[in-house]
Amino acid sequence: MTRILVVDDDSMLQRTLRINLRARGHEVLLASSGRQALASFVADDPELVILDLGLPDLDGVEVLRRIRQHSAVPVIVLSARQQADDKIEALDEGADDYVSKPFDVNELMARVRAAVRRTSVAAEAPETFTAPGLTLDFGAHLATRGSETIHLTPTEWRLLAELARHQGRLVPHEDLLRAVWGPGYGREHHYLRVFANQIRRKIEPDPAAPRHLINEPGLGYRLQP
Amino acid sequence: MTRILVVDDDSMLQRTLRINLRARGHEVLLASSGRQALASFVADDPELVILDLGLPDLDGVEVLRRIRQHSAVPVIVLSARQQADDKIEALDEGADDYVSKPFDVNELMARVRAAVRRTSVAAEAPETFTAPGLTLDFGAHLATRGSETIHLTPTEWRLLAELARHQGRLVPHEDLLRAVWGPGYGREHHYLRVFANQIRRKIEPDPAAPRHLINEPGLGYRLQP
DNA sequence: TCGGCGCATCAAGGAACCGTCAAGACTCGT
DNA sequence: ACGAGTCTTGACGGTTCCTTGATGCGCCGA
Repeated sequence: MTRILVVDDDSMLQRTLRINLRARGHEVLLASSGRQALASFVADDPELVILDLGLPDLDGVEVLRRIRQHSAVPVIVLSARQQADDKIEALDEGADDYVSKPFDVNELMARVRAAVRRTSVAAEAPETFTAPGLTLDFGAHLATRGSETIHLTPTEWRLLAELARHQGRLVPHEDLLRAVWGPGYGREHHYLRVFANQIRRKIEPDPAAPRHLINEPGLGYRLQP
Repeated sequence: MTRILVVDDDSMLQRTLRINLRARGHEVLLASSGRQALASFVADDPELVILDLGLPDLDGVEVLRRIRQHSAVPVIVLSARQQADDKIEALDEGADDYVSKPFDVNELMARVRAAVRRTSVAAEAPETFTAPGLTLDFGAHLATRGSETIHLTPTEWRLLAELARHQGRLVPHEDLLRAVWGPGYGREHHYLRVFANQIRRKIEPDPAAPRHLINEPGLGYRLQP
């Protein structure tokens, strides 16, 4: 179902994960060191990476950083260390999820499932978004408000595309940031405020009382048809 | 609180575990053999299994394997045997935790608590909750009462999600507080009253006579479909 | 009947979050 | 090298949300 690279120097854990992942229909690649991990990453092009931060050679965060230089593949980080610093650092470097050791195997499987689902959803994007008095054609990069055509910048297009993919559903801050600015921007909510403001001034009849680009405080934004 | 199946052929131990688990508010099912265990598992749908590997009929690992064919329920394995092989084999077959006999009862209780907590976190919440005149879509964060869409805050969503996970069953104060505000808020019942009130004003046709968000004095709340 | 307990309700203060403006920094084409 | 367009970053004020205290009601046992 999915090609998953497991990076861990604990052979017991490797075995447990391999069995559990295989049982769920995934193809499993194993690496016991940072170098092996990067080699396998280049050679085998996995669709998901499970990465232990405690590795014999390279630091796990360094491995993550190098992966992120080339790819937006989902990465789930494992760590025995208890410090919250690790978690923050890993997520800032673009980890998609974080699990502390010892962990429940089923919980990890649930997180794998969630990560796979997120990326498979990301594949399909609608070509257009329409609402009374507003159309967005993502294929042609054409936007119209009423009879006027309006100009949107590349970042504005990406943000609107991510919102339009979910058609009126709420999209969390983190998802928007990752989709538009890439992994590693999980906490820069400020970007969203600035661009939401710009977009509203372009697409909303009354930017002060938005009808399409709606914010839910503490959660995210939605694009209302 | 949790429906727990205890599988052991030692009646003394059965008794000890039953008393201790009941004292912590759990519902206890007992089985003395592998066949009984599988029968009870199918019939009673326990939320946690404590499984002794030394059983008169089937091998404990075989019981675990059959359970795992149908369910991801957390299983804590007990064993008198000292070999590490047992442990490896059991964990490979999907056991969540392993305790060697003889064991300290309080330690086992701690592991039960940990297993319950993990799965309550890991369990995937249902995507929607529906009742006549009320729908909650947790994925999209969309709520409607009649034909109106209503706005819920992040904390209100979290509280409703935790209640919806249990579909009409009573959820104790402590569980709600822990799920929404995190561990360490076990006794701040005041939060629940304030937010229950706010939620009722939004989702109930007549907040003074709630039909969905029901309180059970001294116990907790339930969300009625 | 009274007091204690748990719950519902209201209100105020402060914290967290958002919208807005504007000044640099950067990219790209000319 | 210059300028237009775009993105990043900082600052500030307004809004929403959470927390916390105060008060009233109903139930139950003393």
